[in-house]
Amino acid sequence: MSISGPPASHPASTSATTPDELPAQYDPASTEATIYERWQQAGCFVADASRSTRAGGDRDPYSILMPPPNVTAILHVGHGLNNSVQDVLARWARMKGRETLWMPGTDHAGIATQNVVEKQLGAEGLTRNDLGREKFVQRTAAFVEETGGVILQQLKAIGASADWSRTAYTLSPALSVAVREAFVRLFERGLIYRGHRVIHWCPRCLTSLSDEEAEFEPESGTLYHIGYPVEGSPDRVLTVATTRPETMLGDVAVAVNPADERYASLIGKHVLLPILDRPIPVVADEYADPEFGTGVVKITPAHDANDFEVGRRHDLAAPIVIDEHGNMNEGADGAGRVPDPLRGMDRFEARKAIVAQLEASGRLLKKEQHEHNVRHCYRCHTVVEPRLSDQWFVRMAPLAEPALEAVRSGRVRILPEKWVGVYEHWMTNIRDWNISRQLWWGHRVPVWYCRANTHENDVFASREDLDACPVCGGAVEQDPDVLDTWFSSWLWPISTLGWPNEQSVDLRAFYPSDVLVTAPEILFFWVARMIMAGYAFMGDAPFHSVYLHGTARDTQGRKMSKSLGNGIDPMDVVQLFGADALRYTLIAGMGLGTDVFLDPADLEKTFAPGRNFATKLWNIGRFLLTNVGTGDVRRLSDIPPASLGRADAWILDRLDTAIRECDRAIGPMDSPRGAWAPEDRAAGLRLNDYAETARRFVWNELADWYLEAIKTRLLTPGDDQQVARAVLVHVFDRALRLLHPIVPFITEALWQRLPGHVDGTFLATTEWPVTAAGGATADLAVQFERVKEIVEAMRRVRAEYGVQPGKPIGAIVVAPAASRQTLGDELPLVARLARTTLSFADSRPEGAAASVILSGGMVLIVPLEGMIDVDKECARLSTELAALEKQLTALEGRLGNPGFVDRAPAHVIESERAKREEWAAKRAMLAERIRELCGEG
RNA sequence: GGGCGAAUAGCUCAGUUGGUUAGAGCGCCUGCCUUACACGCAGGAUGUCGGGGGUUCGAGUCCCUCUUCGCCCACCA
Repeated sequence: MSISGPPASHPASTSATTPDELPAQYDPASTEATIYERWQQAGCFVADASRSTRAGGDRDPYSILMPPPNVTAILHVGHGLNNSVQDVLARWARMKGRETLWMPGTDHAGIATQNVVEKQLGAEGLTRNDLGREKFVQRTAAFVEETGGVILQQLKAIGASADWSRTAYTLSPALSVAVREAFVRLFERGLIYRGHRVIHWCPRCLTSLSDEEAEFEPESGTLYHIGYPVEGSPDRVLTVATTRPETMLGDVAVAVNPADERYASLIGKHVLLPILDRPIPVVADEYADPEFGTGVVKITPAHDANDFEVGRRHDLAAPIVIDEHGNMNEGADGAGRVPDPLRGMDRFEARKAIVAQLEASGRLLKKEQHEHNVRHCYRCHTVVEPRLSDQWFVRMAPLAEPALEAVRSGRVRILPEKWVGVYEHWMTNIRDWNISRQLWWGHRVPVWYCRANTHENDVFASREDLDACPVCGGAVEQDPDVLDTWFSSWLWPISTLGWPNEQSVDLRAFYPSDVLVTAPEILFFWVARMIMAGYAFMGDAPFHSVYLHGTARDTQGRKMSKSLGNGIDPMDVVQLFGADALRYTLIAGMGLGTDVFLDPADLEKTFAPGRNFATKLWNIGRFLLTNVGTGDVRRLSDIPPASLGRADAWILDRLDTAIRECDRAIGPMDSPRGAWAPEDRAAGLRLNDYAETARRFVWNELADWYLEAIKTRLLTPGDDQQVARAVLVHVFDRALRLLHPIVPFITEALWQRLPGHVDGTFLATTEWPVTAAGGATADLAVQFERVKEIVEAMRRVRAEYGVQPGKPIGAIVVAPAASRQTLGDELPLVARLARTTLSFADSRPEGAAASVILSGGMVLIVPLEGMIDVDKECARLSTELAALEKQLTALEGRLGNPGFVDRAPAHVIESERAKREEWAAKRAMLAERIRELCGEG
C-alpha cells in the first residue's frame, strides 16, 4: 500500500487525547467526514498495480468491481446494501494484506438517461428531433456532466473504500475504445450479425429491446374468438382465438396442426379474413397446438415473433400494419390492409374499433376473460410491440459454452447456490442478444455501409471511423443505431482495467477479479454476460465468486421503490445516526441471499441495532481511556503468561474464538487451486454471522464480563494493574480490527486514540487479527467459566426469589477442596458481580435455602430465611430431578442400544458418555440436597 | 406451462456429511438510573421443526406424498 506521508494536520490525534476530551456522546456527523478525508489524503484506498504479485510485486491482489450505478442515479438503500457488502470485503482484504482494488464507476445508462433528457425537452415543448442528433447528445452529455456522479459522493459518505483515482465511466473515451474493439472482434469472428426479424419494440422509447429488457407483467385481458369463413363453404367458419384482434389486419394465413384431424381437410384451402375480406391460406404447422383454444391460430408474421417463424417456413409475406408509434398504419407489404377509419389510430383504440366491427358483423363468436403475461418496457412500462425490423444480434451459444462450463467446473461459484440452477438453465437455452437500440445516447454501432451498391461486400465494422468505402472508395454512412447499454457493461471487468491494451499493468495486476457483488435481478443482464465476455476476450472468467444479495423491503415485504414511496434515503440515515449505524444494521440484518426488512416510517427503530452498537463501542472506548489513559501501556507480548489472571486468560481465549469464527464466517478469500472444490463452493460470505460474532464478542464477552471483572484491578496500582491494562488495550485493539470492515468510522476514531497509537497509521491499513498460538492458559480460562457460572446462578436466585437489589446475602458454595483452592481468591470478584457475600464451605446449612447444582461438584446454597417456602423449594428440586432422570434414562437407553454403540461415530459416543457421567453426578447431588432440605420423605 | 427453492419461537432467520436437552437476533415480560453506556444492566417466558407416510438403533436433517408460499424461465395465440 502506497501511503503518502501523513496529512499536515490531524485534528483528532495532534491534540492530546485526554480522557476528558472524549465526548460522552459519539457524534458521527463530525467524525466521519474528517476520517474519510484523512483516509483519502493518506491514499489508503489507492491500489498499486506494481505491488501485485501478478505484475512482479510482493502482494497477492484482491479486486472487486463495483456494479456501476446509473450516472444520474441518486443513492437508494439498495445501493447502500450492495456497496456496504463490497466495502466489508474490500476493507477485510486490505487488512489481510492484499493489494486491494475496489474499482468504482458509473454507467451511462443509455435508455434511462435518454428518457430523462427527453422528458426535460418535453417540458420545453420539444422533442429530440427538434434538436437533432448532435445537439441532443451534447445536451445529454452536459446533463450528465452537471448532475452525474452525485452517487459517487454519496458512496463516500457511507464509507466506501473504492479507489476513486480510477473512477470509470462506460461512455468515457477509454471505455469506448473497448466497446468498439469488442464489437469488431465479434463481428470478425462471425458472432455479430444483422438480422431481419420480429423484436421487442417500445413504441414510447422508439427503440428495440432485448428479451431481458422486455419484462413480463401479468395482465387481465380478453381472448376473442373470431370466425374466419371458409372460402367456398359459406356455412363453415374456422374459429381463431386471439388476445390482439388489431393484428388481424396483418394476417396472412391461419395455421392448424398437421396431426389435427378436425382440420385436415381444410389444409391448402383458404379462409376469408374478416373486415378485409381477403382470402388467406390454411397452412399446417406444428406451432398450432390442438389443445389450446380451437386449435386454429392466426398468423401475423410482422407482429408476432412466432408467427414470423411460421411465415418463414411457409414462405408467406409479412405485411406491416402497425407503425413504430404503435398506431395502425400500413408499412412494407401492408398496402391496402389498414382501412381508412382505422388509419393512424392507436393500437388499443383500434382493438376496440375492430372488436365493435366484428361484433356488428357477427364474426365475434365469443369473448372470455384471459389472464396472461404481457411484455412491458423495463424503463417506461409501456406495452411492448413485436415489430419486424433489422437489428444487430450477438450469437450467444458459442459464448455461453465456456461460461456455463466455468460454473459447472467450479471456476466460478454463485452464492447462494440456488441460483446455479437458474444460471445453467438460462445458459443452456440462451437466445441471441439484440444489441442495437434506436437511440442516440450511447456507443454508436461501429458499422458503415457503402452506398454505391456496386459490389458485394458493403458492410464494414471498423475500429476507426470510416469516411470512404474500403472497397470502392465511395461514400459510406454509419449505422444510426447505438449499442445496448449492457454491451458496454459486460466489458466492465476488462475495460476498466485497460483492455484492449493487453500490456496494461492494471489488467495484468488485477484481472481476474475476486468477488462480484450484485442483486439477482441482473444475473442475466450483466453477470452471465460478463463471464461470457471474460472468456471471449481474456480467456478466463472475470471473477471466482458471485455474491447475490437480497432486496431491501418494507415491513409489509414490499420491495422498496420510488414509485411506491416506501424507500429509505441512506443519506437521511447517515445524517441521523451515522454511516456505521446504517452499515451495521444492513450487514447484520442480511443473511446470505435473504432480504432485509426495514421500516421507512420509523428510522429510529429500524437502525437502532447499528446506532446502539456504535454507542456501546464508544462507551467501551471511554471506559478504557478514563481507566487506562493515554500513557504507556505494556504490550501483551511483554506480559509473562504466568502473571495473567483468570479473566485475562478467559478473554484472550474468547478473542481467539471470535477471530476464528469471524474468519470462518467470511470464508476463504479465493479458491486455492483456481477452482472451487465442491465442499468449498458454499463456504463463507456469511457477513451477518461475521457481524454477529464480532458483536457478541465485544458486547457480551468483553463489555459484559471482562470489563466488569477487571474494574477493581484497574483501580489498584501495582503490577496486576499493568497486566489488566495491557490485556484490555490488546483485546480492544483486536476487537476494533475485527469490526473495522463493518463499522469503519467509529473503529478508526477509537483506534487512533488507543494508547501507543503511532501518528499517521490507520486502522484501515492495519493487519487483520490472528489467533495466538497459545492454549497454555486454557485451565485458567475454564476456571473463569466457573466463576461466571456461580455469578449467573446467584443472579438467577436473586431474580427468582425477588431479593431486593440492595439486600446483601451470605451465599455459600459447597465445593470440593480443589475448587476451593483454585477459586478461593476470586470470591471478592464473585461477591461484587453477584452483589452478595460469598464463602466456601463443606457443610450444608440448616434451614430454608435455595440450591443450585453447578458444574465441578459445586453446589450453591443461598440462605433465604423467611423468603422461601421449604415445601415449594423441595417441589422445585424434585421437578428438576425428575426431568434430569428422564433425560438420563433416555441417554442410558441410547448408550445401551447395540445399534447405537456399533454404528455411531466415536466422538458422538464419547461425548454421550461424558454427558452421562456429568448428569449422573448432578443427579446424585440433587438427590442429596433434596434429602438434606426436605428429609427422606 | 417448465424449472428451482422454501416452510423451524410473535417476527427475520441459523441449524455443515442423520447423533447432546433444536439455537441466534429482534420483539415480549419482570426487576434495576449498580460512577463507560437507560442508545444501558440483570433475569425470564416462548417451538407436536407445515400435514401424512416411509427408511434407520436414531430424522428438523434422507425418500415419497399432500398443502401453502416464493423465485426464475417460457412462443399457448
